[in-house]
Amino acid sequence: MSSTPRYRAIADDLTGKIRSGHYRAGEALPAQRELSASYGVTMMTLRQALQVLSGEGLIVQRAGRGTYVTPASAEYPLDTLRSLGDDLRRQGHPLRTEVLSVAVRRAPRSLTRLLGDAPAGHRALRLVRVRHLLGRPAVHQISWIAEPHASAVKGTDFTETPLYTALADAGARVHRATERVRPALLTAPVAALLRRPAGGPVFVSERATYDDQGALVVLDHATILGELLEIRAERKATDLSLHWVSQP
Amino acid sequence: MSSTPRYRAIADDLTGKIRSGHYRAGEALPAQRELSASYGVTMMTLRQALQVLSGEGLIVQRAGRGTYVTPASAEYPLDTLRSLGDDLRRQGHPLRTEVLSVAVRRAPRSLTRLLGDAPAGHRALRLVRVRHLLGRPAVHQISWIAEPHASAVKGTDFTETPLYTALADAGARVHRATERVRPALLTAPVAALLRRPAGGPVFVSERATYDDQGALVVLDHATILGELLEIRAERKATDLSLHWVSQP
DNA sequence: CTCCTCGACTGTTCTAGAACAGTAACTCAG
DNA sequence: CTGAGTTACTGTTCTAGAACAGTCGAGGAG
Repeated sequence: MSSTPRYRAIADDLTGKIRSGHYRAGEALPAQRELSASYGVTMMTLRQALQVLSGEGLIVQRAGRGTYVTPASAEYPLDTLRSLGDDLRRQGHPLRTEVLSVAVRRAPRSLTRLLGDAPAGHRALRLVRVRHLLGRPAVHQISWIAEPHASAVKGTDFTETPLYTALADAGARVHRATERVRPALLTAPVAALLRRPAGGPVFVSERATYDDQGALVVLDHATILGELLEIRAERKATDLSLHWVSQP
Repeated sequence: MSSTPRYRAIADDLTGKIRSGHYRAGEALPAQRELSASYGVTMMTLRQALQVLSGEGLIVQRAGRGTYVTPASAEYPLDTLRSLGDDLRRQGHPLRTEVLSVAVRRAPRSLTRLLGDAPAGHRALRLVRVRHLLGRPAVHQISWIAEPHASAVKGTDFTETPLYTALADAGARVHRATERVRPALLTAPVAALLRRPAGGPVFVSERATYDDQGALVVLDHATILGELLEIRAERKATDLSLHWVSQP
């Protein structure tokens, strides 16, 4: 039996719908009476769920008007949203990017699932890179860039231009990202590309990056050698920063 | 007719009583049933008032125990500084803690190095636990608690009481932490404790937690099975949250 | 003396419904 | 054409009660 209270399950479901773009920034949610009916709960329970979202800044409620997904904020410095490359450059580590391939391909399920309304045969730009740290291959990275951003950046020389810089130059407003990191063993194909023996400990990271309309921009899949990199989290009561650092 | 909602009037009244010392830090408020009767409102309305206080950090509510004025040590909500246990409890996953040993020992170099002025032979409390997730051992954790906190908490039953709760109850003001996470292969000794074959992918986390004077409180070393747990990072311009989630 | 069970407390979740307050659009009268 | 009133929506507050889940202490049994 799930021990998740119903109000929390509803909050999680609505959060997922907002984050996936089902409800976009600035858009009104269905009326609370309608939502409570569709989830089969009372107004009290539904409103408790909405309290959670409101507390997390995802929605705003206006008496007499409606419930809205929090409008997109103004453009902001990406201080807390930092890529691996930025973290390492900031630490003075030379990072070289080797581009293995750039091609428009049929989008994988992992991408179309996040796009929601993507039609069959949907295409995206697939970018495969190896990042070299201190002269050694350290990270294998596959990025899928969704349309319309794919068309906008596909002519870019990614050995010289970071992907997110190209996206910003093309007008993409990166707003938020979710990232999942788990440990794994280095597989043989990627081991060959990184010139390491298979079976060693690695991080596997999957990151989905969204624009201010809640639409997916990039899906990144990276394999990161554990012997060269670690995650360093520094937390205070008012702040949490998370970044990659090279192992000594 | 006053336009202040009753729940807000009750929240204001209780806030005034807390701030005036009528209810002191650490003291239990009357039971919620009793408060609702004395204010002449339903439990729902009373609890809505308490939500306001809880959101402002003035009270903490403990299911089955009572409602307490927030102890003086918790001067700020530690929303962003969250332990593995908190993350998993919040997701409704049953987490059981097995305590393998609690003993005062000579502090290891990794601890005395962070203590700065520690004399030779410095002692600390060494706590060894295994966390069980969904009935399976998932995390092996060694915590070194520095003095004076070691003496303050050494009699605690850590199967029932989270370490950081015991520290807070003993007056430790946790202020910030640094954590390093890297991937590794499960070693044989820890594999035996977690009842897994050695060599599988794990996270290894080392976290140093400091008080508001900048003195080290706890040094944690954890080995986390990668097949059961992953790191989920969610980033926005205004916020970064980092938490552990169990693998599906 | 120790351990387990049960009861009495606590907080938490949820149902069901009614009424109040805010907003906006539409209609009608002047 | 304009303004006021009305209606139909919205969110918000509150009542009343039941049941679930957590905690702790007391008492009894082994």
